[in-house]
Amino acid sequence: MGCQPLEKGKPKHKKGLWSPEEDNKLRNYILKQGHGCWSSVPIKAGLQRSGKSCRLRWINYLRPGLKRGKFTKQEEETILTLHHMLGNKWSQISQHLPGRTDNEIKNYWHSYLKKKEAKAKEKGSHNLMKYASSSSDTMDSSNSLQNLATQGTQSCNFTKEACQSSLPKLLFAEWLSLDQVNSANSVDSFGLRNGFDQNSTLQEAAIHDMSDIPFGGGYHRCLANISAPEILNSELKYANQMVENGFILPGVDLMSSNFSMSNDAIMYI
DNA sequence: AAGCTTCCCAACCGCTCTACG
DNA sequence: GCGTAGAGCGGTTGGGAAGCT
Repeated sequence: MGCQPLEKGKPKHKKGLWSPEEDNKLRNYILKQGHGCWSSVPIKAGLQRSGKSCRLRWINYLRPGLKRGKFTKQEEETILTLHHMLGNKWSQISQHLPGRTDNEIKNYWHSYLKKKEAKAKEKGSHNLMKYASSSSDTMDSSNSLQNLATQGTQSCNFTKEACQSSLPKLLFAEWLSLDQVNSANSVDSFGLRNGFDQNSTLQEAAIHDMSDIPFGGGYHRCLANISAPEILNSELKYANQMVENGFILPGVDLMSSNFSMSNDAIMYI
């Protein structure tokens, strides 16, 4: 894959927590050279780690633009919504949360949101009992979603394969150009404005800082590596769940939230 | 203060996917 | 078509911090 074959003979890879010196070595190397082929990074950077370990350390900890600290309410809601839509697709969810890594989101989910959602479902089932008698409106909103899903399937002429094959996944610059994302992505269409102002500033600074770094260029990004029909079906499922669980009162027209997936589902940077 | 339990997070492991020869 | 290697993803684990008794 464009990497120089490494000489055989397995070096002993260090495991466990990274020391500040190791972090510095890795950071300095990548900022100067770019990561290129990960398996060669530890050798060239003078680290006794596996390429995989270096990659993870960079993505989850050293990469510029990472947001640390507590998740905001909005981020929390975004995660919950996207988890309903996508399931445990942490990397896809993280694409909608600038500065957050899939690992971070995954950890947050397991330690906190999982419980929260369980509670919400419990609550929701009570609401369902309450509204079960007037289900006609629920059916209406479900049907309208179903219609949209069908329309979406027809109107979207791109495919998952096309999306994935033509757009290599982005590693380093994932957090770039998020203003564009915020203005057009599907989550926002869903009415979940994220309010990433602070983060945008951070990204801008990072863009200035990093603009001359050799990362191979030609990066593109497919924000959602799933086709629009898939997203629509997921949304349909999610919307139905929300109605079922009593998060949305029957009669509330979900479609008025105006998510035009055919336009917003995929974003190229 | 000491011991125990729970929680959180960084890192690892194993699997799948993709590119290439 | 097959084998191999690299990259990426999701699940799991281990260790330390925090909280409780």
